Amino acid sequence: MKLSKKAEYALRALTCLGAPGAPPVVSIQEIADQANIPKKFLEQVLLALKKAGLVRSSRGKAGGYSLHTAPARVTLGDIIQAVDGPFAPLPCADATAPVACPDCVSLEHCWLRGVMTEVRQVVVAGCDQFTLADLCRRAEDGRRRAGQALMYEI
Amino acid sequence: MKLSKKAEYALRALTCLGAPGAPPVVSIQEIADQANIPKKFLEQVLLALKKAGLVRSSRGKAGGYSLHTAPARVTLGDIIQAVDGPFAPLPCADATAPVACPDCVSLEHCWLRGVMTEVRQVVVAGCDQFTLADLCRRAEDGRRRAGQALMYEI
DNA sequence: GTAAATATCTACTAATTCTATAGATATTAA
DNA sequence: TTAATATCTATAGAATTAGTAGATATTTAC
Repeated sequence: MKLSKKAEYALRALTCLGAPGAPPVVSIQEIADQANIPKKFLEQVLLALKKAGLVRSSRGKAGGYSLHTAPARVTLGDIIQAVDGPFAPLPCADATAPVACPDCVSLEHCWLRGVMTEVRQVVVAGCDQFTLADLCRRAEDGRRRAGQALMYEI
Repeated sequence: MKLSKKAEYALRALTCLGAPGAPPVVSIQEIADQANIPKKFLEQVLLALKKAGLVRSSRGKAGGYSLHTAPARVTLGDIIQAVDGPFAPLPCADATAPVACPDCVSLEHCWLRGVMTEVRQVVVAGCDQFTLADLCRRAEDGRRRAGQALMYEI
């Protein structure tokens, strides 16, 4: 129950791209600088986000990243799962590809499976109540209150 | 978003203690055997559960563990937090002792804090909808369907 | 067509956390 | 006094997460 660095960086990077007044394309280097993220690590994060269809990229000079999906249509859950993989308290409680846990006879007789499936659903619902648009709004708000000093919180 | 082994073992151990027909006191060894848990690891789990007030213990010959709180008054969230520590997606979103994240200026300006606090609340609520009594019922159900063969699922 | 700035890919290293084990000590009942 | 139990502290091993390195491909501008 802890947000991974990957997920945290993904959130910061995306709110960078979705910030009001942000240029249409932003390079990895610029995002890394603005959001205080190790550049090479950010590379991996952005590739995962691209693979999930949340951002698109262009190469070459003046290349970089931009949002691919409208901020109002991307949820917190989408973002976290894009970089950390699907939510699944147990292997047998995975939404799309459930498999029996290492020391379980069968999916059918596992009494924990039903419980954990419901827990997963609640978590997903809880994360999906926030959209990237919300996050950008909140981030902008935070910057305003901090006196525009920071793109990220240091 | 993955259930730890500690938490899984805690659930299995507690459903052992709360199973219909279970003796009033069960030794670590017996729980370990019945629930297929490494004994020395189980020790640590039970100590955490004791510290959290969920079980009590007696030493000496014929000693062991028993439930300390009524199964209907213990939630899944209580159990997980007893062994894994409090739910907190970020240090600043902890319920009782929030502290600023490593690279955050302040609790106040962190735009993620509010979001993660709400997420935590949803997760807690989701986990608290299940009580130990529910879990014991489900476990018993699973055993019945599997033909009484297994105390745990292997 | 060459150079510079960019993304992409593969592999590796370092740090941290999780899981499990070991061995000594304290307590209790018979 | 002995045997069965819980408790405590430390450590080892495994897995995951976080971060780094270096080579390659693509695009734009000159």
